[in-house]
This record gives sequence, C-alpha cells and structure tokens, in this order.
Amino acid sequence: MSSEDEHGGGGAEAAPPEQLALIRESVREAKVPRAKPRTWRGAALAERLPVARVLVDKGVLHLDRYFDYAVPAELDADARPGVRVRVRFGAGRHRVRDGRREGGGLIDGFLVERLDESDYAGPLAALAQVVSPEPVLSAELLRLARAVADRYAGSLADVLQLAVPPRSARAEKRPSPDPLPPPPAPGAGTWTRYEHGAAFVEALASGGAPRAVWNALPGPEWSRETALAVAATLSSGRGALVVVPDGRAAARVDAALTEVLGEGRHALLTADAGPEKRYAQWLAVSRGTVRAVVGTRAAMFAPVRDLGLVAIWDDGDDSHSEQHAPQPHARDVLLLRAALDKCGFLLGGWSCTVEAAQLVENGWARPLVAGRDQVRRAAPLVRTVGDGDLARDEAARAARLPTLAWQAVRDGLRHGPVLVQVPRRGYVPRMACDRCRAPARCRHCAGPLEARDAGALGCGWCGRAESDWHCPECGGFRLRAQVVGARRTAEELGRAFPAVPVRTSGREQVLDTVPGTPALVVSTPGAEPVAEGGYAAALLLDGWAMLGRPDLRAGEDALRRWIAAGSLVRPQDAGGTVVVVAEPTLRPVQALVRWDPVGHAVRELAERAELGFPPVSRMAAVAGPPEALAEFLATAELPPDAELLGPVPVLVARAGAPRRAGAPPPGEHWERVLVRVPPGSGGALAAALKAAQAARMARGNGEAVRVRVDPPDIG
DNA sequence: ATAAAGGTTCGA
DNA sequence: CGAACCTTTATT
Repeated sequence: MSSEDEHGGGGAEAAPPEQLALIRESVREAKVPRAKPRTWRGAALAERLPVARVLVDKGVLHLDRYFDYAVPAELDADARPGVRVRVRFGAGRHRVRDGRREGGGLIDGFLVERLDESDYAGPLAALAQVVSPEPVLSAELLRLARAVADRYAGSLADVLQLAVPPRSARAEKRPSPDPLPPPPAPGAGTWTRYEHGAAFVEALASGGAPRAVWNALPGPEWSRETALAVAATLSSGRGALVVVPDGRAAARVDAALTEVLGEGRHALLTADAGPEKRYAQWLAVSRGTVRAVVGTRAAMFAPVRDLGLVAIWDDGDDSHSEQHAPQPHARDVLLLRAALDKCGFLLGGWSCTVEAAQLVENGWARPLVAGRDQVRRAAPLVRTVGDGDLARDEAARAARLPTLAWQAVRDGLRHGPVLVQVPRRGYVPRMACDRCRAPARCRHCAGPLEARDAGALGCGWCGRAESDWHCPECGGFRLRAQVVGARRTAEELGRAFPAVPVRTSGREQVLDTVPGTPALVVSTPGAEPVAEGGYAAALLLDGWAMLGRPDLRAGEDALRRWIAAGSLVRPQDAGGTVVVVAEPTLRPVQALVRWDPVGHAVRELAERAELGFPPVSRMAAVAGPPEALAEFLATAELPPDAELLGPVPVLVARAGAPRRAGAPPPGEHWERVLVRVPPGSGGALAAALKAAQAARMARGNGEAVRVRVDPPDIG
C-alpha cells in the first residue's frame, strides 16, 4: 500500500516519513483538542461526517474498542457504516528499510459509524482503503456480536470473525435479485399433535413473538414442522433463522423448506459449500434477498433482516458449541438474538436438555409438548437388559449377546431394517475384574484403566501404562470389558444373520438414509441413517460407554442419543422395539423406558440447582500454568459472590486422542480453576475475567491463561 | 500484539 | 560512551 492512500492525496507528493513524524510531534506538543479531524498533511476530507469510527480487526482484548480515522474526500461515498476498511494501525508505521517504506500495520477493520467529530484529541490518520462498499456489518449484527463478546468474556473482533465470512469479490459482484413478497400463511400441519402447536404457528403468522421449548415427537415430522414455523414467520413479513447440528439435519430442513416455500425464499448455510458459494449465500441473506436461513452453527450469526423467529434443533448436540474463541454456544447466541430483536424463539429436540428445562422453569419460554397418548402412539417399545440379566443369562455369556437383544434383532429383521448403536471409536471399554467385577483402577491415581491397542492397559486419567494388574479386592488377575464388547458384538450379529446385509455408518462414512428392507445398520451415535418407513428395531449397545463418563452431562447425553436412535424406530403399534443394554435402575434408562426426556431434564435441573451446578449457576474455567493461574486469580476483581473451585491438574489427553483446544502443550503441567457465580452474576463474572485477561495481555509478561465461560466439560 | 521510547547494565 | 538488553507505553 502506498502512502497516497494513507494521506488521501491522490496525485500529491508524499512527504518523507521523518517530516510526517515531525508534523505529528508538533501537533502533539500543542495539545490542542480539535473538534475536526486533520490528517497530517491536511489532505481533503469528506465534507460531511469526516470521522470514521473503526473497529480494528484484532482479537486482542485490551484493544477491544473503537478508533477514529479521518475520511478522505474520495472515500466519502464508499465509507459507509458496516463496510470493510483497511487502516494504518500501530506504532512503527514509518520504518524505512532498503529505502522503502514498510507498512508497519495496514490492517483490516469495520467502519462502525460516521461522525461529525472525534473525541480523540490528536490528529487522525486517514482511512487507507475501503475494501468494498458492501455494508456487511449491520447495526443489528454489531449489537449481537457485542452482546456475545460480553457474555463470553471475549473480544468483539473475535466474534466478528465468526459472524462475518471472508470476502469474495466475485460473489459480491453478482447482483442480487429482488426479494419475493411474503408467502401466504401455511396451515398448522402436524403441529396440531402438540397441545399449543397450532397456536404457536398462528402467533408467528400474525406477527407475534412466541417463545417455546418444543419436545418433538419421535419420527421424521420435525423438519417439516420446523419449516412450517419458518413459513408462518415469513408470511408475517419477517425473517426466520434455523440452526441445526449437522449437514444432514440442515439438508432435511432445507428440503422441507423447499417443499413448503418453493425455491428462492431461503438459504442453506453449511460448511460444505466452498468459501465463495458460502459468501454468496450469506450476501443473499445480508442484502435481504432471502428472508429465511437454515444452517449449521456458523449460521447462528446469519444477518437475517427483521428477524421474526430464531430456532435451534437438538441443542444438546456438542456441535452447537463453537470451536473458535470465544466459543459461544448456538443456543445462547440465539437466546441473545431473541432478546435483542424481540423475536420468536423455538428450541426443539426429541430429547430435552437441562438448559431447555430451565427456560421453561423460569418462565422465559412455554413448553410445546404432546399429550401422553400422542407419545405412546409415536414411540417404540423400550426394553432393558441390565447386569443382573446378563449374569443370569447363560446364552448371553456364551454368545456374548443377551437373549432378549437377540430376539429383538431376529424379530425386527423379519419386518425391516434393524439399527445397532455402538460406541464411537475412542470410547475405550472400561475394564473390570473378571471374577468380582470390581472396576480396574490405576494404582497411582485411581483413574479408570482402559484397554489400548494391542491389548495393553493404560490409565484414562494420568496416562500411565499398567502391565501387571491384579485385583485389590479379590486378587484376581484377569480383566474383562465391563459390558459386552459392542463393536465385536455387531460383527458377530452380522455373522449370525448371514443372509442379511450389514451396513455401517460412522465417522468415516455417514449414511444418510437406508431402504426399508431387512438389514443390520451399525452406527455410532449421531451418525444413524434414517430408515425408510422407520427401523423395525434398535439395539443400543453403548450404555456402559455413555453412562460411565465422569461428566455432569453423561446421563443427559446418553438419554439424548438413545432417544435420537429410538426416534428413527417405528411406533410401538407398528412393532417398533428398542432394546437398551444398560442398568434399568438408572435414571436415564428409566426415562428412556417411559419416553420422558422432559421429566428427566426437570429432575436433573433440580439436582443441579441443589448442587450449585450450571446452568443454574454460571461457571467459567480458567486454565494455565500454575503460577500464571495463581497470578491471574490474584489480580482478577471477581464479583463478591464468586466461588473458586480447585485448582485441579488438567489431565493430559490420552495418547492418540485428538488434542482439544486449550489442552496444555505436551510436557507442560497445567491447572484449572472453576469460578462459580450464582444466577444473575454471570455478566459481572465475564466482565471481570475479561478485564483481568486484558490487563494481563497489556502487561505482556506472564503467560496467557485460557478463559472459557460455560465450559462444556465440568467433571 | 507490536513497535517505539526510555531506562538500565556492562564492556571498552 | 555506546551497544545490548530490559521495561514501559501507545496504538485514532
């Protein structure tokens, strides 16, 4: 970038850098606060609103504020609020090297507003460039990004990186067609199965802003019901946004929207599309060409005009949690949008998270549920196989599969496909003493021993290998996987029914649908294909892996995955059966049998309230090297009602496991503290953490600590 | 962050 | 005294 841009003097001669510095210095000494901006060489400025307030695109916390720049006359027309700009920023801006001026800091930013005067007393630098006249950062999007940054103790620039996709000049050049007029209001369709379903859709159609937590009946109708809610919102002349956990769900809602609305009224925003296509879709939304959006989590920021409804499906799925700083959750971003835009809100799922239950409990949203008779009509029959059954079951030990499960599979295969849900790879079986069933524990830290490749044993917490285990209870020295090895069981099932095709769906290859003909469909949780006409039966073999995790959400998560699998099975009246291999006394198992995810979430919520766990209280995790962590906590001015839990050592990731963001670098010892505040102090906590982090970064010494509001994994 | 400015120490 | 190495400060 040449200096002409900086000074706005098209053909004017550039002054040597030394002179510029001198001019600047003299201005400084005079210390005259000026009302009007003045560039260093007094180049021509925009006549009206010559000051541009710019958000400099750096994620650094202590620079999380605006800077004012002068608007050169020739950029006046393009320099409108919301456009991308380039500005000189930073101290060493006129270093000379090899006789050439080095731009110390020409960096990107967003023009936030145009002003008459600046409250900055010094001389303003000029905008270097308006990258494009496309206003990509609307006032609404800026307001949302600000709220998200505050909520998560992050910087505005970080959030904007998530909210505004990278520019593609080609996509911007293409003109957008005129928006279509609002469609007619749709009927309520199958929403009538829910107690206030029709009223919800009608409220949206008539311009209202109803807020609901929707416990969807099992089966495939949810995507069309979601599309109807969107269509109702569009018919009121407003826009709608739907966020779903993965591309498959997005494709289903997309198809349903096409069915209900026809082509051209909605956009599909997913990660699958290339950057250019993605930006083109985003632009269509930003320009108001399309008023409805369905997409995966990045779509949570989609700049839908005049929002009437935000919706999220299956908020318990962890892909709703953004991976990049400040790691906002789609549910919370949509909650913020609903509050800021005063629009309708729909949180739907076959299961129910504790957070969803809380929205109902505190009166913010109304429950949208079906009566028990509708549930009975739609849900499959659920049967359990617990440890006791397994012990009693001679056949099970011989065949490594409970008789009941065997029968369910055999009967199911007579009528259609059978789903077998197996644990994801990476869920290493928990080991127990073969003789007395006592769990095998690490002798150093008492963590669970896990089977590794090649039959070796290791600790799941501290990672130490164990080569010479014996049972401290009974002296036994043989180990077994605590429950039937599921993956192998699936293989054995395949051998047992040689005439039946076996299809697998998992991380490597996810199947979207399978035909309604008899087949064994082996899938990991979340990758289950939809079966045409529904599965005849499902066998859930991952109970031990799901419930054995030392995680606050283990129960809720297990139930969610079982319900999701069961929701693909035919109703009980049509012969649909689910067999779950898990202890029938456990709460999530009972909730599955009764098909009562809401009741489960409500009980979990009560328990969390009692224990002071999220979401009833708000938590943040702070992690880092012990000294840095201690220093951080000492300087942070946390709210008076904040409570510190820990520190505890941050566990080293298991060898081979993917390194999670924020895990300590290899070989380093980190500690973690949880900070807990009661409801209502969440904002103060985030502000305090942000301030402390900013101070830390500004000082530049001390290593960074990692701050995460709403950590997903609290032991 | 990043770079410049300002201050310190250490060797000739 | 200057070079080398720090700490502090500002960034429009």
